[in-house]
Order: sequence, then structure tokens, then C-alpha cells
Amino acid sequence: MTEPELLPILGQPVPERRDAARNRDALMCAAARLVDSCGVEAVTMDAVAEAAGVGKGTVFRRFGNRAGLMARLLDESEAAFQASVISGPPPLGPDAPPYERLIAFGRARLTSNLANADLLLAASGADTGRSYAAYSFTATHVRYLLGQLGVRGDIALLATALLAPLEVPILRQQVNIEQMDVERIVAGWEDLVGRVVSGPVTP
Amino acid sequence: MTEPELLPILGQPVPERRDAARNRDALMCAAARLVDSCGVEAVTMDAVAEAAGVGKGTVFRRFGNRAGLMARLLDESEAAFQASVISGPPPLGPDAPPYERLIAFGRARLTSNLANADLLLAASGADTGRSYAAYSFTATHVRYLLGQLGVRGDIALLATALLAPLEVPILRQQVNIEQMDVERIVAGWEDLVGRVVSGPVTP
DNA sequence: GTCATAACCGGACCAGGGTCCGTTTCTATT
DNA sequence: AATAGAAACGGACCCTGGTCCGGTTATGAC
Repeated sequence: MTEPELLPILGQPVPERRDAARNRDALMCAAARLVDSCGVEAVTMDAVAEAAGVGKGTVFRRFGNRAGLMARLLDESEAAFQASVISGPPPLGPDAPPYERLIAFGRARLTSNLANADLLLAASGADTGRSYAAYSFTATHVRYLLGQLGVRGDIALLATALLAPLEVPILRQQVNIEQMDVERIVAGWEDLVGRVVSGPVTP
Repeated sequence: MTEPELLPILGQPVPERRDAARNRDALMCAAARLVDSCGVEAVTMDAVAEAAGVGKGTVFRRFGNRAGLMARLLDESEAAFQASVISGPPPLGPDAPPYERLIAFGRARLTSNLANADLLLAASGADTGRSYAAYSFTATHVRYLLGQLGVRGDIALLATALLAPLEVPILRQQVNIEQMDVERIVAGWEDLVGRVVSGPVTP
């Protein structure tokens, strides 16, 4: 038997054949171009394959399915968001007191989710790809902040309760159907945070 | 020109041709049978059409699309739910104090949403069919109860905040992926209600 | 340079949602 | 009973997501 010539040291940069890497880049570019030229709707797997000059099967092998491709398209902005939270300037970053960070987080998340709404919806259902990793980060962050604030109770569930109203379907309903102003929604979220942090009057 | 022989008096029972009614019943029966014999997955438009002995086009004319069909399948249980809330026994019905009604509502909604999760997901996106009507009812009810409880603030947004964590995708995440116990989720929701009703300590 | 192998490629193929339009069937009227 | 017209029917058709497998190509070993 032959040993793998390049055993996956620390497993990070999964070895990728050069042609595969080239195709992956071409596909991402083509997809991104399609998104902001014709909208998410137009990003059909055939179209992406053709625009990248590869076969359809290649697209599916690389991304699994359409949702997976969308998830990869979101990676860039998601990474930027995480970076802002982890090491960016206040009030989102770590140099602000927890309450202000939480408020800033809510506004940022809401804005980001609305901005990428189409992509996020198209990416939902990516088999445990983005969905969970991205969600997990926000949940962990909110739990951390709630802990910092000394909130008592089931922190995990409270974090979920704060994140749930920021999900795309709910925001879309409020903005597109009920014609709510975004600022009103932000204000409502801040009110919610205040109530959650305060705790019930009769513990 | 000829006047419509039966002008839609009060618009309620939209006149329906007899064959159409027969086909509608056959389709609903076939779909329901498919659902609980093979699961929601198996409810394909072709399958329903064939099982009901009609053409595919008929299914689409009646229900618009697959989501619409699913929405109609949910009508029965949704009507039962609404009846329980409007005129059922306490603590869900009107003969209970508002706080208890709200708590009971949360548990009932959560349970119901989990029980019909597959159908609800398949029905989401029904062009303003079920989606909005059903949601609207719950939102109105929660707003009403919050009002009864004397809650100050943006009642509409607070109602949304309470309803959001009861949505199917979030419940599924908690139950199927994070392996949470349903009772824990219910308890968490009750805690959330307590905090929302209490209001922030510094108004 | 040559080779073996594994990874990759690509397009033919399938299934299911959704549309369309010529044909059939119902209903009210006479 | 006959008739006209609207409504409903149904299946052929298209589109797109997703699968599959025979052929191709990159890569490390010798």
C-alpha cells in the first residue's frame, strides 16, 4: 500500500487537486456574478455551470446542492461579521460593555439578515453546512453576553428567544407585508433585550 | 350580456360546480391518505392526482401549488386550534385569566407546531394562503392577551417576539439537533413570557 | 519518462413542480 | 329537450434540482 504523500497535517487545508481548485474558484465567481447581476433567482445550477465553463455534475460535487452553493456565497460576509464581533471596534467588538455590545449585535444582525435575505433563504437547508456553524456562532455570542450581564435562568433558551425574531422569515413578514419601519423593529428588539435582561419581577 | 345567475351573496360560499366539489374532496382525501400512510414526502402532485383519479392540472388549479395543498390539509387542525382558543375550556379558552391563557397558548402552539412540523414546512410559501391567516390569528390573540395584562410598549413587536421562538425551524433545531427536551423548551417560553410581561426595570 | 491510482469531470438521464391549451362537462335559460 | 357559454378537466410539455457512470487527468512512485 502507498501512504498518502501529503498526509493532512492538522487536517486544515484539505488537499485539493489543482484543477478542482481552479474550477471551484471559477464557479464561485460565476455564481457571485450571477447573483448581483440578475438576483438570486437566476442562480440556477445549469447557469452557474455554463458560466464557469464546467459540467453540471462538477457543481454538485463541489457544493452538494443549491443550498450549499448559496451557503458558500454567504461565507465571505459571514466571516466579516464574525470578525467584527470578535475583534472589531466597539460597540460591536470586545471593547464595549456587554449591554451595548448586545444592542449593537442585534442591529447588525438584523441589518445583515435583511441585506442577504434572498441568499439566506436559498441557503437554508444546506445539509448542516453553513446553517449550523453560522447559527452556532451567534448563539454562542449571545449566550456569552447574557452571562456577562449576569442574567439568571436558562441562558441557552433566552439566547434563542432573542435570536428568533431576527430570522429572515420573520423580518420579511414585518418589513414586506406589515410595512414596518426597520428602526421600529430595532427599537422593539432593544426593548425585548431590556425585558429579558431585567428578569421577571417575581423570580 | 347575461347577469351571473347566482351573484355571490355576501361572498361566503363561493359557488362551486358539482364536479369541482367532488374532485376537491377526492383530492383532499387522497392527499390526507398519502400523508399518513407514507409521510409528507410522498405527497407528490402526480401521486395525489393519480390517487384521486384526476389530471395533474386539476390539482394545481384547485390548490395553486404544493404549498397550497399542504395548507388546506392543515386547515382542519388549525380550525380546531382556533376553536379551542376562542371558545374552548380553560386554561386555553376565554374562562381563564390572561396570564394562564398565554402560558397555555404557548404550550399548545408549541405542541401543535411540532406535531405538524413536516406539513407546516411544506405549506410555508403558500402564496398568502394559510401562512398569513393562521399567523394573523395567533398574533392577534397574543397581542390581545398582552393588552389584557397591561403590558406597556410596542405590543405588536412583543407578540412577534413571543411567537418567533415557537416557529417550526427553531423548534426543530432545538429538538432534533440540540436534543432538547420539550418540557425544557416550554419552561423556557414561560420564563420568557414572565420577563416580557414584567417589563424592563428602568422604563 | 512511465505507470497506477484516485480524484475529478461532464453530460445524459430522472423526478417532481408548474404551465398551457384544446376538449369536455356542467348549469341556467328558453 | 336544446343550447350557449362559462367553468373545469387532463395530459403533454417545460424547467430545474439532483444522480450516475464511463471517460479524463492530475499526482506521486519508480
